[in-house]
Amino acid sequence: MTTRKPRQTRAKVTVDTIIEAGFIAVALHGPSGTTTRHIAEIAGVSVGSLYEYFKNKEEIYDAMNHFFVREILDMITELTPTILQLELEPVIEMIFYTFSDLLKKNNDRYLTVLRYAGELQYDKYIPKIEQSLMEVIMKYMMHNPKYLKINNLAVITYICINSGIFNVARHLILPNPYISFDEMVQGLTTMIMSYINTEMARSEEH
Amino acid sequence: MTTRKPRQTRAKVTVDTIIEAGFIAVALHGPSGTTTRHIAEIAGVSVGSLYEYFKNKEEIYDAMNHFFVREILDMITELTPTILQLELEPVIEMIFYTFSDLLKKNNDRYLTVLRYAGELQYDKYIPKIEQSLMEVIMKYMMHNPKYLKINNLAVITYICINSGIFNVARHLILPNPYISFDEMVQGLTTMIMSYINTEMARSEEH
DNA sequence: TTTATGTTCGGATTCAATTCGGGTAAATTT
DNA sequence: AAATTTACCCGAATTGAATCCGAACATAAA
Repeated sequence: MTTRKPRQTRAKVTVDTIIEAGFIAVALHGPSGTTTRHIAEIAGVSVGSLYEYFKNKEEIYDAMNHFFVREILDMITELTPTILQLELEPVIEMIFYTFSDLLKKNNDRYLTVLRYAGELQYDKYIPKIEQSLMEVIMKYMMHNPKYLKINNLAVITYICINSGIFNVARHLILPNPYISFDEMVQGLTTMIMSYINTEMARSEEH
Repeated sequence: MTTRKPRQTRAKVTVDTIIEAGFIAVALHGPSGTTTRHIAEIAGVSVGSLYEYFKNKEEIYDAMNHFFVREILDMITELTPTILQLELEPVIEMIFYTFSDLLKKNNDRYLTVLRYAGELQYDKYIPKIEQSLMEVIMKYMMHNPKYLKINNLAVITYICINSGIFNVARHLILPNPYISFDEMVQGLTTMIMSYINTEMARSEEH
């Protein structure tokens, strides 16, 4: 009925194990094909145990998403000092490639579950990633004040981030993509740079 | 067990009614909150009847998606002659606004279910929309050959279409968007135009 | 050691999806 | 137009997965 927080170490281990098992089960059967029994079995616990710490199956998926998103946010944080030292163009490329690497970690773990992005409601977490990227970019602008004169900086940042996230996510999900990853990164970078340059020029006029 | 195709008119009406009921039920309870009983009740048929023409609940959702996507494709077809007459910039804007209108038709019907895009697996249908847009753009380029000299036209088109689709979809789904729809359309248009101009200039050099 | 609290277990319960056999309506055949 | 076949529709019965719950076990506190 009412879930609890794990106090003892063994309980924390159980929770972690369940989340881990969730990733494996979903990779094996997809989210809707995964049953609580699957997860319990892989985790080596009883079905009842799942409900000690998770209100329902959905919450297990939530926890998995949370875990994944946390890794992304950490990645951004770690990258920040490096980013501040670089020119904008390499910054954009670096973010794309680092993100791609993250997805391929642990034997494609995240990439595999990202295939089911819809069912797993990752979109619920996009705002967090978006915001985090937004903050990095703001910091970057502070370090490179030439960009600060742009009028509608917020709009530009928002659009570029969204375009980036979705193009990359979609590309990585597709079984046989229409264009290569490198081509896409190259294209996105060019697009973003052109956009910013155009707006820079415009802002200068006024 | 085995589903059948509706032969008689009354059966066709039943099928349409079920799909219609599906839209209403999903708008009311969301896809996972919707039960076969809900749909049957709204449609005014028995649960058993659902399974006469649909293998399972999923297939009802599929039929709804199909219906929606067909409307989008029709919209693009209808728009094509007009598009060919215009400059690129207004073309882009027109597509965005027409699409937005379509979603708001029937008392926001599609917009409402688009909120559950993930669960409803719309992503399965994106390639069709993408391809249709791709074709229109190719036709457009034929009419305006100045664009044909661009080297990596396919890459550009692909990226722009994806950026457009996802930015618009996401924006319309969000309860309180960070930027206004007009701002976004304006931004996207500028971005796409800058990108194309840059690539045009580059292609000229070589 | 005794007691309280956290943890795990797995059978029992609940609830939605799907099936199935039978009845009614339309169409086709004679 | 009666007989027969085929299409359609119904809703109670079945099935299977999610969730609950009370008993047993483990750890911490007293």
